[in-house]
Amino acid sequence: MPELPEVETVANGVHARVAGQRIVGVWTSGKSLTFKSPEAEIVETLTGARIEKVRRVGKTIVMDLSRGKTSGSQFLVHLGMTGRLLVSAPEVPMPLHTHAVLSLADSREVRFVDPRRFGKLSVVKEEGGYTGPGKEPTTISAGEFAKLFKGRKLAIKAALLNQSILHGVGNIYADESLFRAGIRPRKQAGKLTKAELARLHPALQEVLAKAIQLGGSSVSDYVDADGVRGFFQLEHKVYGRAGENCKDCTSPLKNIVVGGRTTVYCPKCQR
DNA sequence: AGGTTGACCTGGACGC
DNA sequence: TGCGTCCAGGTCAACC
Repeated sequence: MPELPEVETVANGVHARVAGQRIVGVWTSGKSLTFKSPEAEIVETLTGARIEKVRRVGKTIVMDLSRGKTSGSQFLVHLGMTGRLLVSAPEVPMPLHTHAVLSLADSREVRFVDPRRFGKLSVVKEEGGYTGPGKEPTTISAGEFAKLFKGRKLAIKAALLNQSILHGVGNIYADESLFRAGIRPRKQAGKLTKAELARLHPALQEVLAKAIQLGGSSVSDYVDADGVRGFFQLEHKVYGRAGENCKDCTSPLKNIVVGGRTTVYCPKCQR
């Protein structure tokens, strides 16, 4: 499901609803894959903690926790492909594939639901906290951005998807930013010209900003903390449009595989 | 070390 | 209606 704009929408929505709340109880499903930290450690860290802040780092939702005067623990939620983080009244029926429930002091519940179980829950306690695997794409400068790709032999699309380089960009926004910058997805990252890098940096930041503004892209089942869909899918120029005509030049969009992911581009607009 | 591929899951869409 | 196949917003371990 979720790339940077969707994760940010969810994190902001959950923050607005639960910041300042105390977690009074935690239930976990015990299913495989979902738990990156031991479940007992997650339950112990969360139970009795106060949620100070909910925010996004890369594609991860970070809950900053405190207990008494001590702070520093964080609950990390990665949504994988199909994960949802919902804030519900307790009487709302529990969705299928619910893997964790945090009961709040006011009786509402934060529910983690994930049919495919590619999502991950964990807790971190280190000082400094979670900073993510790569650079933040929404604030990186043009100069820093250009440096990331120097000498890289992999395709620019694969580089954009690599979370240890830039974190937060996924398949939709990689394709959409490359289209807007007029760059072939298979071009070697290290061979981008100065002009291409100077187009890609703002193209990526504009696409992400616009998508955040519209609440993300709802391709199939993505919803925010209230169960509301986003609207950026209406702005997609290439993602999900293979075989259809380019909105800019009317030639048919091509479908290829780059870095193991379906990739759609316009052979005429992207040279 | 950098780069590529397949495995991990469920469910929805499509073809026969 | 039902069954098989393919595909999906993401990682990661295991391989070159």
